[in-house]
Amino acid sequence: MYTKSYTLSLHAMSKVRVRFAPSPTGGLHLGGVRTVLYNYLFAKQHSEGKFIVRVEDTDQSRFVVGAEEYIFECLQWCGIRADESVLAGGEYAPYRQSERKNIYKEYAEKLIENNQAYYAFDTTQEIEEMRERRKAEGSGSLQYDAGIRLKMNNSLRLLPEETKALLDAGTPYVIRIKVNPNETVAFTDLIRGDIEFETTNVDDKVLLKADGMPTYHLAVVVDDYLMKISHAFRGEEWLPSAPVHILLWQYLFGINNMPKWAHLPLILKPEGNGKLSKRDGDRLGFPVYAMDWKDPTTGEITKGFKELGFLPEAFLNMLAMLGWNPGNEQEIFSIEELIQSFDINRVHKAGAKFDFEKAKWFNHEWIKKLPVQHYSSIVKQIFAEKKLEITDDIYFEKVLELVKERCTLLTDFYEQAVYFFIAPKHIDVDSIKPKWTDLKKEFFEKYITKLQADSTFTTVTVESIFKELATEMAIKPGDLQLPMRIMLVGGKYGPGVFEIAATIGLQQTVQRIEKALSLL
RNA sequence: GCCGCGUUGGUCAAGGGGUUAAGACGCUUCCCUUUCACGGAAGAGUCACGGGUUCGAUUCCCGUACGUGGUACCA
Repeated sequence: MYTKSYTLSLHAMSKVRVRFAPSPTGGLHLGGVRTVLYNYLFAKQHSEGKFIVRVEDTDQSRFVVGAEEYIFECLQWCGIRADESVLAGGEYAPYRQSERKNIYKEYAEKLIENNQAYYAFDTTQEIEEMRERRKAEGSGSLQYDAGIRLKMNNSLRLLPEETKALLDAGTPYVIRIKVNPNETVAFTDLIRGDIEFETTNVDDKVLLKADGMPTYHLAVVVDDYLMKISHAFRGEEWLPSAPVHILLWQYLFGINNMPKWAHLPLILKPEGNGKLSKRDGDRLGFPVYAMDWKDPTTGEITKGFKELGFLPEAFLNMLAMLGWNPGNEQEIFSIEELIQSFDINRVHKAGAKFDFEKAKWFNHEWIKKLPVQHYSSIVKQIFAEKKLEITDDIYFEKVLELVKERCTLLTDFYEQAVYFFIAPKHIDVDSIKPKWTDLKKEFFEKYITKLQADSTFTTVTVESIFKELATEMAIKPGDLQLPMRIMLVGGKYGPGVFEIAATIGLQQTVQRIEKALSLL
């Protein structure tokens, strides 16, 4: 077991600090992005000091190469830009936990000097045996705490010279916090209000591990102090360990210097129970990562919101509303509007189930709302991936404008717009055939001739010629519009037929009608 | 097991002693459009349960249930 943690300094702006871990296999989870987002909004509002994002993970072998860069990319895609890279240093460098190892050790030893922590030499096996024994006794608590510590192998029970001998012999040890029982630890959470814990229920957590690395508990307190953190936002899963951190602040730096805490509600699975995980996304067919994540060890790719066709504006908007609301009916927010309206006090206490349908709705709204120029280059790339190269940007954007309200994801543009660039491969003639007549055939033949005689070829003329001819031949224009649509686009969808005809031009219109006529 | 946090329609949620209990997503129906979508109108659907406190509880208090998190030399 080995632990390594990373801290990335992201933004030289606020004293608010967010800490989060990527998924155990890498990837930036929805919950992580939301934590960063709330932090960012809050920081922007207060704009004081530094904005630091701390990324941590255990087990070095699993902590993946490239995860730091990946996280930067995700945040940049979201529009949360890094002012300094992880390697650039900054006021409070270094940030990687492995590079701060000595700092933590110093504080751990200071705690021992003050009799607020102690050396423990128990092996994993001994601790397990202790738990088994207590379980057998029917004890409600299985903790390593005041009730049991004097029966264990630690510097509290051992004589000073015994401890020294063990230390000198190089016996592996950990440093544990000494929690005094029968006291109350209280603090105020920005979201939950006053919270109290009985110290009797808090165990003597390991602060410094046998390999000399700190646990999260020590690191978070020491770093927050040293980096002058004023507010700490983190997931609700941290709430149970908050008393350890409060105690550490009391012991080390004084409770008055402690940052303000905000424990954010969890994002839960849409169905069933539990925290949303990567597996749920795979199983239910939606992403849980901001961007595609490729596991460097297995090569497995996990789909991200970006690649699925989400706009960063929509992604952030959706995430912001999952656990927070402004108290009025507004739901669509730009990042600037979020900075204006966000209020940590209005964050919900309860966990929220993730709803992919609603997420898509946000994307749909943003596609409609934004000018196509805003995302045309992304769509262009999507087209390129499907082997459709765009050469005329003006035409391209005109087409996007025409179909944008039919697209929920950016990837939908392809299906909704291909026929503006290439004649449909498959024409749904089966929908025309049942009501097809020679008279209709004659109509289209005459229509082509008339179109070719017209020099303007605008939506208006294409339509008026169509209707005049229909009236002349005593056919209801409505009976002809659907066939015409299918001839031009291949199926029953798309914007107005005459608009499509005018857009693709005379030559294409004629060609497609002729092609379809030959199939009927 | 023990400890913490939570609970308003299927989902996100407003409201916080007296309300016809907002709104959004999704669903259904209709209108618009002789396509699809957009847009518009309507509809179904809710205060977890049991006790208090109160003239009156969805709202306050206590229990219970349920959910969720923690209970690691993971974060």
